[in-house]
Amino acid sequence: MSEASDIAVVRSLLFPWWDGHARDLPWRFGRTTPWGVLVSEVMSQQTQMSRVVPYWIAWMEVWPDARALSMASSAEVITAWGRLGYPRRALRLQSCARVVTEAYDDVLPRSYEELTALPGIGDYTASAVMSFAYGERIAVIDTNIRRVLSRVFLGIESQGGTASREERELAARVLPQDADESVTWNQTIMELGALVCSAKNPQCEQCPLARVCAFNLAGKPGLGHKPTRPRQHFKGTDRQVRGLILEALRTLPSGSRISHDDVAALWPVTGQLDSCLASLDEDGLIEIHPDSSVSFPS
DNA sequence: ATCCGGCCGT
DNA sequence: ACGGCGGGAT
Repeated sequence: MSEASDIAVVRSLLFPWWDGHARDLPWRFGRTTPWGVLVSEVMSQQTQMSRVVPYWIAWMEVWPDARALSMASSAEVITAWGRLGYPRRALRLQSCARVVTEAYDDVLPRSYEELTALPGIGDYTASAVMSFAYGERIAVIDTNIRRVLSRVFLGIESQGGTASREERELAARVLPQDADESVTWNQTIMELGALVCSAKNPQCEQCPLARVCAFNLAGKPGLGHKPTRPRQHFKGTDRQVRGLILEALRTLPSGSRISHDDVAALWPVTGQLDSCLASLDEDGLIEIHPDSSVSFPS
């Protein structure tokens, strides 16, 4: 599809689809604060929404705002993060809460620059907060949006790696002028990417854009062999070992320690275990005591 | 096996 | 620009 005539057409197809198919996530439709939106976005970094929902609900009940989270202990925060994965995010979120509390008096800043300066908040999350929490007109760029826009308007698969200048310009070009519409646009493109226009197996039969999508009309050239960064395996990696250690601590009564022997029993490769302990310590996710026992940080 | 609403240090 | 960082679902 050649663009411009067509942005309006795409919008007219997209918005009714959003009305009928948007997932009823608890942080949507004005039911939470900007801080609540930020928490949902951080939890969603590299993690599926369906897994996020119960964690977000429980988290916001305990720590409804930045000030509350800023006063929690690291141990509580890491425990509450549970099995969401990438637990450094939990610590960064708490650092973020402390900055918001102290530097901004518990009021989340409303500019992209201030948001990206916060710990754990990069381009995507800052843009998402600006759009979804504050209703500002800004192009949100994530893997879903890159994939959908590239397919619909360019007829090709988006490349892996950092978003190219072309992709950024496309996203800016097709963003509706009206601020409210731009928010719905961002959310709808993302939702379409998550539910219909998936990477490997797009459900074009159910797609509202099937008739106008350049990629579909071109016969989906190159579907499936998009060059992406090779996925890291999980089994046997440091990430698995780190996960085992944290999982062992999480299932203990709060405040207790694990002896070095019990830690050693978690993984047979001693050298790898020790380097993982060191890296967890460095990340602030555990504390190693003089007797070599291990606990969450105090 | 592949993907998932990235961020950060190097 | 690259590699590390969880864990679940399909």
